[in-house]
This record gives sequence, C-alpha cells and structure tokens, in this order.
Amino acid sequence: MPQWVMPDTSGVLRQRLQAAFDTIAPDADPVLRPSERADFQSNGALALAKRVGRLPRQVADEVVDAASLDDLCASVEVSGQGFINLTLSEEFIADQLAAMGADERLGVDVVPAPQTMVIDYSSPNVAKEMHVGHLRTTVLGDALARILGFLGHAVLRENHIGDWGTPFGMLIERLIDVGGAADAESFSVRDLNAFYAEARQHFDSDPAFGERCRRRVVLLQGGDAETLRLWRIFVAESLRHIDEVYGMLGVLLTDEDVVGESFYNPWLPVVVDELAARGLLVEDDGAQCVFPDGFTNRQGDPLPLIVRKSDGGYGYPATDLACVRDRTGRRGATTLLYVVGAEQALHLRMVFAVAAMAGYLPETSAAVHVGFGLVLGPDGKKLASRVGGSERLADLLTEAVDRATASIAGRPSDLNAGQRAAVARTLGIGAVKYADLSTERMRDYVFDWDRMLAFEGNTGPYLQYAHARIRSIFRRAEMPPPARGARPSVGEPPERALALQLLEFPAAIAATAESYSPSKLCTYLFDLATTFTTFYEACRVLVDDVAVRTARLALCDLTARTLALGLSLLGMEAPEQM
RNA sequence: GCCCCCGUAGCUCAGCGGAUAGAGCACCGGCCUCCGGAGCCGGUGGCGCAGGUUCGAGUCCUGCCGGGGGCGCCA
Repeated sequence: MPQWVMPDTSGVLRQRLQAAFDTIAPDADPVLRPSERADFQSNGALALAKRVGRLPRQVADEVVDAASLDDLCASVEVSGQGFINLTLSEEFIADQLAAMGADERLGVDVVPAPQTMVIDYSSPNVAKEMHVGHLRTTVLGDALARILGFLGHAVLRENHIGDWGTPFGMLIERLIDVGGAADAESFSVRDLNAFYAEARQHFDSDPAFGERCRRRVVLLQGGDAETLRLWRIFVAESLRHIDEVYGMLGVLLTDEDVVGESFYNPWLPVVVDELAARGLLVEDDGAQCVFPDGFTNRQGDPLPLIVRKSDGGYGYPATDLACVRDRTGRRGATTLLYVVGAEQALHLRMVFAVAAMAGYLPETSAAVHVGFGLVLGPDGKKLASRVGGSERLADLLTEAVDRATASIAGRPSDLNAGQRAAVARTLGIGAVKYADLSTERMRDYVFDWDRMLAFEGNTGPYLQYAHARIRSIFRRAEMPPPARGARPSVGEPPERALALQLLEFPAAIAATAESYSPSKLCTYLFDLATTFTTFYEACRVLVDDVAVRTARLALCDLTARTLALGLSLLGMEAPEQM
C-alpha cells in the first residue's frame, strides 16, 4: 500500500475551516480559494451570513475565533465584506514542501476510489495514412491516459481503428480490378493512400462498382476466407505505418491496445438480438432502428439510431453499441471515455442513450464524450491539408523536428550532434503536442509553427527550456540535488511565491483529471515556470552561505521535478540539457 | 427549423458564484561587470448585446447577435 503521503495543503486548511464553520451551521462551505491578498481566502462567511441572518463580518469573526489555525497560519484576518484572509506560516509551508520533496509523487495522492477506465482515442483508419485529423485525439487521449493512470485508475487504452466496413469493400474490389490480388503483399502504405483515393473515385462514379463493393463488405462481414486474406494485408501494412507514427509522436499506444471495429463483428448480431429482445428495435424503411427519447430530425420526427442497414449490413452505431457492451461487460469498465471530435456529440449521445436502454451502461458506470474542437490552419479553416506542405501526420511531425533543428542550430551547446538531434526531436514533437494540449479542448485552435516553437510564451519549448536551465544549476553548482526532503527556504517573497505555486501541484492535477482538460495542467506548469524565473532572477542560488544555498537548491530541485513530472504526464520529455 | 460547442486586450489564451478580470505574443519604457538575456521589472489595452437569479455574475438562467459543427442507412 502507498506509504505516507503529504497532507494536501489546501485540504488541511479546508478541514480546519470546515470544523469552524460547522459550529455555526452544519453544512456551510468554507469556499476556500487562492487569494491575491493573502495565501488563501475563505469566502464562506458571506453566503452563510445571509442564511443565518447575521452580518458577514460577524460570522467571519466567529469562524476565525472557532478555528484552530495557529499551527498553519501566521495571520488570519477578516477583511472587506467578510472575507477571511489566511497567510500561512513559513514553518508550515516549509514542512509541506519538505514532505513534497520526500515524495516521489510530489504530493499527488492516489485516488481513494480508483475506476476502471477505458479510454478510446486515436482511432486511425486502416488503409489510409494517418493525417492531421488524428493528431488531437491521439495527443489528448494519451495525456489523459497518463494522468488518470498516475492517479491510480486502471486505464485501458483502446485504439478503435477503422479496420472494417464499406471502405474495405472498395479497397478489395479495386485490388482485384487492378489484378493485384495475388501479389498484394507488395503494397506499401504510400501506395495505399493513392489506392484509397482511386477506389473512392470509382466508388463515387461507377454504380456497378459500388454495388460490388457493398457485396464485398457483406462477404467480409460474413468471414469469407479469400476476402479476409486480402483484408489482412491492408491491416498489417497499415499497422506498420501507424506504429511508426506513434513512435515519432511518443505515445503509449501499441498493437496490444488495438481493438478495431473488426473485433466487434461477431457481436453485432448479438447486439441486434438483445435490442430486439428488449423490444427496442423498430423497422423503418427496411432498416432496424432504435428511437431513443428526445432526439428529433429536421422535420421534428423521432431520430433513429440505425443499428442494421436495409441492405443487411451493420453500421457504426451497431459497432459502437457492441463496444459499450464489451467495455462495461468483458472489460469491467466503470468509466468510458471517448476522445472524439465535438462533431460527433449527437451520435455519441444517441449511442449512450440506446446503450443505457439496452442495459449496456448500468447506473454504476459512466460514459463521457471527451470532445475537442478543430485544428485550424492560418486561414482559419479546418486544417485538413497543406500545412507547410502536407496533410500527412508523419510529414507534419518531420517538419516539426526540422523546424526545431533549425531553431537550435545557431545556439551554443555542450551537446554532441547526436544529442542535439535528440533534443530537436524532443522540442519539435513537444511543441506540437503542447500547442494542442494547452488550448482548452473544446475550443478550435490555430496551428501556428512560429508560435508553438517559440521559446517565449506558453509553449512546450519554453517549459522544456525552463527545466533544462534549472538542471544546469546543479551542474554548475557541482553538487547533486539536495537530499530529497531537504527543507527549502521560504523567507523571501519570491521564494514564498514559488513555494506556494509548487504546493498547488496536486490541486492542478486533480482539476485536470476531473475535467479531462490537460490545458489546466499546462496553465499550471507555465505559471510555475514563470514564478520560478522571477524567483531565480531575484534570489541568487549559488551563494557561499551553505544553508541558504541548500535551501534554495531544494526549491530548484522541486521545481525541476514538478516540471518534469508534469510534462511527462502530458506525454512530453524534459531534457536535462539542451 | 431544431440541437450542441465557442464568443474575455490588436493576436493567442487563463479565469473552481466572490474583493481592483489575469498571462503570453505584439507595442512602448526601463534593467546587462551577476547562476543559460531563450531573461527580469513596469506601461498601454478587454468580458458580443439585453434582461433575470443572487448580498455579489466573465462565471448560473432566458432571449437575441456573431462564428463553427451536427440533424436516417459514411465513420
């Protein structure tokens, strides 16, 4: 079991205040917040005063009298209309920091009630190269997988690749047409991209071809051996490509995490049967549909979720339902996260609604659409193509590394060529990931090379640089970081500001996880880095006085460790030097 | 027509119902014998509009305006 962990700083304060508020009313919220006027402020007296019909300041005074805060606070003052301003004592701050330093987890406790979370993300299509449209789900989902896993949840990554359905009818028929069925192994994925486009073109322009494709899909879904053989060629070649991109991007996903659409094929009839058994299926225009309450179409008529198409094939809703069934059933998931673009909100709401009707989503589990906005080009339009040359994700990542290489080319460095190349990869990939993660996920964001690669502002390179720079202090000091748990100094205002910012780390992680918004962690890390540079500018670290030096080095070490851990939870590397 | 998301400084973004709305970039003005100037300090500048709830609204509710997305056999 986890060893001792440090008490959460604001949590301790809240408990003490809660006890004091309880003496006035049993369920009053202390409303504890970070404050600009003190370290924290409690605003609970204002609301409570209204309830008990007394003056806010009077209530605040009573709370202060009733609270035992002497061991935590240097001063507790009532001000304004009834705010309680709390200034922590230096001893308490230093104690907390020392505890944080002694903790490998930097004060972030494991959640008391771990969930089994399936995170559905990335989900590229087989037989097409990964493109920029896959960037956000992959980066966001991977960060969430890391963060939630760190908090102690059982995280099951699922890469729901598009390896089934109509496109394969097209591809396989096209393959047969061009006479490549026998030596199909010779296809490379680059060919496949063009191949897909050709197949698509025929599909759109030639009705007879389209009809053959639909029949081929039925063969595929029916398990026809030759069809499956051809299909596997596409899948294998695609996975090679996908893994390569994941390698460049540095994400956790492996082939082990692939649970593609094809996996659910055997379960689709089962889903239909079970829906039918519950009396949920309605035939409409030859299609088997479920009409969940509260969904209507343009005409105001009930909107169906089409589980089985009129041609007998299964559409993606059937797969998605089978997916929910599998995740809550076989995999025992209590939380289902879908890191999927915002435009699929309606579809997912309907799937969740029907899944609940079908009993696939019990009350004890939750399905959450972790949606996100678009990545926009410089023209303000959806970034689908032509980003500095290409829409291929692999090319975009290569360009990121090239640009990072150029940006560090002229700078002095002690590193050799190989190390510098590694740094360029770290910076370039980090820049792309951070640009994505640092924007609130529901917002669209503009993809801008210059901005994301800048060493100024809220960027990946800035944070990575901040980390490397702190690490350099220890090389310069010619001494190792102080013993973990060394007591930092917090007497000077910049030291104190840094200390308080460091102690907010667990709260930042909690807020990030709660809202599934890595941007909150990004904001925190950026604030930490700027708070650090202010400290570093004002307080000389490498002074002769060993006590001061050690105490400040402890602050440096904690800052670097927090940055490194935070970045790693975002899926980013933090180089020691650059 | 209906539903969802977004609207905060010139630009990119933070803001968990609390005090005077914060950063970054850009711009202007300072700081370099000093630990990586890829820096620090300061300044200009803003909550789309109108109601409502509340002791208190950028935050919650309603309506409008603007932008994006979605609305039956593609995924």
